[in-house]
Amino acid sequence: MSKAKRLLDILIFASAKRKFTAQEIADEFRISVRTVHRYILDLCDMGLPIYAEQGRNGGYTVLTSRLLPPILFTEEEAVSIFFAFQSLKYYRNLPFDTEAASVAHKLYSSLPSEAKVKVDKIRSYIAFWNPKRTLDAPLLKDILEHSIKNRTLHIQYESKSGLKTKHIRPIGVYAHDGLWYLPAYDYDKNKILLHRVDRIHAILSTENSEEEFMNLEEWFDYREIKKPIRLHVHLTMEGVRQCKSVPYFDGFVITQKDETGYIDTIIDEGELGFITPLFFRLGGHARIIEPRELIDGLRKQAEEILTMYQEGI
Amino acid sequence: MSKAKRLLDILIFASAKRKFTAQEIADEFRISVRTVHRYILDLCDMGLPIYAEQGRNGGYTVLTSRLLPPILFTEEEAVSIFFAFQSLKYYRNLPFDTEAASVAHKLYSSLPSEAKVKVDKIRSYIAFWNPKRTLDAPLLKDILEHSIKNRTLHIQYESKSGLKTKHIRPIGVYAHDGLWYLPAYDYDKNKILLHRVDRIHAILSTENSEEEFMNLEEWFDYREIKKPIRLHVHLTMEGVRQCKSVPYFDGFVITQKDETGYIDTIIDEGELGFITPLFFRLGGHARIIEPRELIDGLRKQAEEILTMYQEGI
DNA sequence: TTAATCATGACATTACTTGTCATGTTTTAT
DNA sequence: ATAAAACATGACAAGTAATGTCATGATTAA
Repeated sequence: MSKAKRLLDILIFASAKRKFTAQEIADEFRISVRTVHRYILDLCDMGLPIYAEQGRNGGYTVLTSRLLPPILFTEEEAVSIFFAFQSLKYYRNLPFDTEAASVAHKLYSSLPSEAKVKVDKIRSYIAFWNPKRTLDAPLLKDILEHSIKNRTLHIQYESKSGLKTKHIRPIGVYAHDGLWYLPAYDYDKNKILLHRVDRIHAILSTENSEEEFMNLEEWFDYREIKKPIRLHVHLTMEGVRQCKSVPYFDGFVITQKDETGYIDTIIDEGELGFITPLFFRLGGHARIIEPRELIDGLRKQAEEILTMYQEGI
Repeated sequence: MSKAKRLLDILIFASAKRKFTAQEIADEFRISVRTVHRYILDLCDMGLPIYAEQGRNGGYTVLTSRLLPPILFTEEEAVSIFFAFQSLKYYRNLPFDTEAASVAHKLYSSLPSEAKVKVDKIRSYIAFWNPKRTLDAPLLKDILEHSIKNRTLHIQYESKSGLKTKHIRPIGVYAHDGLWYLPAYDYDKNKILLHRVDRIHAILSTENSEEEFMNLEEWFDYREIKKPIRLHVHLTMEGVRQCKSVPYFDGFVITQKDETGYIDTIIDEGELGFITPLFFRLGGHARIIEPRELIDGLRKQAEEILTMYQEGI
């Protein structure tokens, strides 16, 4: 066994063990204690943070968590990691913020100068924009941890009607448009509800549950239409163009030869409230054939607006 | 110089040089050719992809791009890299896709099994959701490259009025809500315009420009209000709550003692078209005091809706 | 006080590395 | 066809590094 190989093996073993004596390493690797002392010096030269305690109950303690064997990355691969970190730039208080910072530092230091320039350019020329939020989600890390660990929670949640206590089983967390969401099974309502993580004020208690429940990935795959309703809309050419810009409609738009189009699909009735303002914006470019409820909703809102600002003159 | 150190130095040198003879390495490092041959064998054992050509004009060729010195990461640091890659999951055809895949593979292979389980859980329990887009942006990579390289472009762009040719200076690219955007200086319009990358059909030509222009980061910092207009709105308690959920309004909302609130700020007139439908959705929960234009725009839209669906009865 | 630990130097022994020389193979240029 | 330039690899002497043993000293806890 070459010295370099053994040195790395001792490094991995030591970083996993955290606290050990030279005799333990000697036994593990069938070498003398004197050689262990020498290897410890070599590991210090390598930069491993380690301190020694002399005397009875003495030994060595490693101040870093478990290390991996060193990996050879190409420069381009390192740049791809910075690219990925750039996508997190518009988030605050993420899990792994500290670790990401230290990765970035280690990687950046190891780059030759042309590659450093390239990374700096990536940072300046590309962004994954999200709204800068004043709302914080300090419990995000804990929520994620509890989801992964299959725990049920009692939380304090700020709903429309004020602060209430809920008993939930979290499924996972996802970010969208600068906010974090937690789909969770609500034990009182007996259904999966969506929560905003910034509206969770406290985790009152947690219980372990051996029972596995669906995770976020499965939840995304599980698309439920509870109360089907037909959405049928005629679109002008401009209507087609605008609908293709709206994520919700994009997959539904059928374009015709003369570049007008239509939507004819089945959606869930619960989504009508969400798409009403979308049709307000589209105006004459989208003529709703069905459902009647959507037309009525639009007319009701329009009447409210006219009433409200009629008096304002 | 220890053998391990020299071996790494030769690895870095070789990966940068790509094609070389044993004599060149011998000259560079002041060692014999026979020793070079042995080091090459050691590098092969390390996994460096390298092949040899015998005969006149022979030598060695390395099949990988420039390598970095090996870095020691902790397990948690590796997990943070996977976390960052998870944030890219809802994008397609990104720059560095290939490299990211190979990083992920290298890292995952180096993990002990408990850490592999943790990474798998992160992948299953957290998402950075974006709408799944049917629109592709195959030119994204090129656009980013040209931005970084300070080039001006002639592009074919699909606008409202059809396909047209534009002469632009790209500033950078950013992603928002599943789409990629390119702010660029338009030489014909003499102003910075926002373009959708999926609507760029072709890059007709590029020219190098020595002159540095603002980059994306600077553009984001440079907030321009061209035509100031006052936005003054009274909000009910529910209006406060809903406005705080809208990124645009979030920073403007002032909450009062009785939990109603108001917005009183200066915005750019060009943004009125964007916020009109937001007020449609708010309805009676937000009463617009100013500007008059916004009230008029709302009333006009409302009248159009009522006219349109009156005839539909 | 004793035992268990780290710290380090000295030196003999062992192991590994290097360079020189030799033999063989492959390719290209003349 | 021959020569030159390259890789491929073995053998062996010489040089260098690593290891283990032994010794001395310091520090802590029981």
